[in-house]
Amino acid sequence: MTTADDAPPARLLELPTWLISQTSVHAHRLLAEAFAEAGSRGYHYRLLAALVEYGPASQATLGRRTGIDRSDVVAALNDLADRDLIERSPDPSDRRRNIVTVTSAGREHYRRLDTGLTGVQEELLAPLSAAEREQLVQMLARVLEHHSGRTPRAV
Amino acid sequence: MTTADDAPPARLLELPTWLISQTSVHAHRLLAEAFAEAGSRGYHYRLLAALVEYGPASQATLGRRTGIDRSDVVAALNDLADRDLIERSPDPSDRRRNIVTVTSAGREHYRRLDTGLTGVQEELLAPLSAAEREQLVQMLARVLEHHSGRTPRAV
DNA sequence: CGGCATCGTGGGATGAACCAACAAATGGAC
DNA sequence: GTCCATTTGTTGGTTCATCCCACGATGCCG
Repeated sequence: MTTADDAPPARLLELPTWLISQTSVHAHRLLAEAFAEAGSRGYHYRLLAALVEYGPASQATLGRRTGIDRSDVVAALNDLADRDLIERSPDPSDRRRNIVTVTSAGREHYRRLDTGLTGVQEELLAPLSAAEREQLVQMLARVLEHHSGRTPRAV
Repeated sequence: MTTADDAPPARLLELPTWLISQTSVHAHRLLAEAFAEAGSRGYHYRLLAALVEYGPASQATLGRRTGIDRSDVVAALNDLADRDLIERSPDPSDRRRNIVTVTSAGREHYRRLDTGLTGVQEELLAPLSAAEREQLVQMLARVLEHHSGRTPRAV
């Protein structure tokens, strides 16, 4: 036993990837709490956001927009439909498709989730000034833009 | 179909938590690739790093230092022991404990993983200047410090 | 001595992401 | 117009990281 017995390897603390992962873990925890409070999960929020922003769409399109696998979209939409937050109706012009629509309750629910989300941003970035947050967002966006070749994912 | 058919909800792109999660996903992918190339995973690197930095330790201590659950430490150490990268020996002064030691092959392996890791940082933050990287690290460290109440995790 | 905490270990449980396969339906190429 | 490749919704199953619980063995404190 050389030192404190907890205290992570110092090497990790200088690795951006580690810092980002750790921050992401905290973010996940906060988000999960916020969503759970409203009885939802990240998938639900993302789907609702896509529907609210772009309007009705087929499930496959929703999957593409949100970066969620087709099969997972099915499950999440089932949840949302059970709570009458969305509706599925067959597409008359293409009988393979379901047209998914947000209900007004769905919009309401989305609004609730979204304000919770805004609170989480505040909580996560508490120690940063507004200018710093702005800069952080800008840098991360640049990084993501640069890697936009592959893979979307988790809220 | 209102728009591009892929294209994520714009709301997400302004949420720091989302940007961080996404960046973390990319980091994970790059790290997994780098580690896989050397036939290892994040747990292995973290454990080796703790051993190299702090010297021999019990499994429980390793768990605390790396933030890995005791039971998962067992599995990861089994892997490392199978490849003769670490050794377990009973602690004479406390027969509950195993003293875990890196072998020289282990140190070598750690060095290899670590240079791979350094490359990944470069790759991930490619679009940022040195000054920006420095600032990013500084901001993230500050955020983590602020939330140091609970939960460490994943490389 | 006796109760309580700690250690290594095994056996799950969970949640997010991913992949394979299928039947029904569509859309082109010829 | 008829075939073939593709798309869609859906089921079912896999992987990976994390976390929790229980157990027997051991150590420590009063």
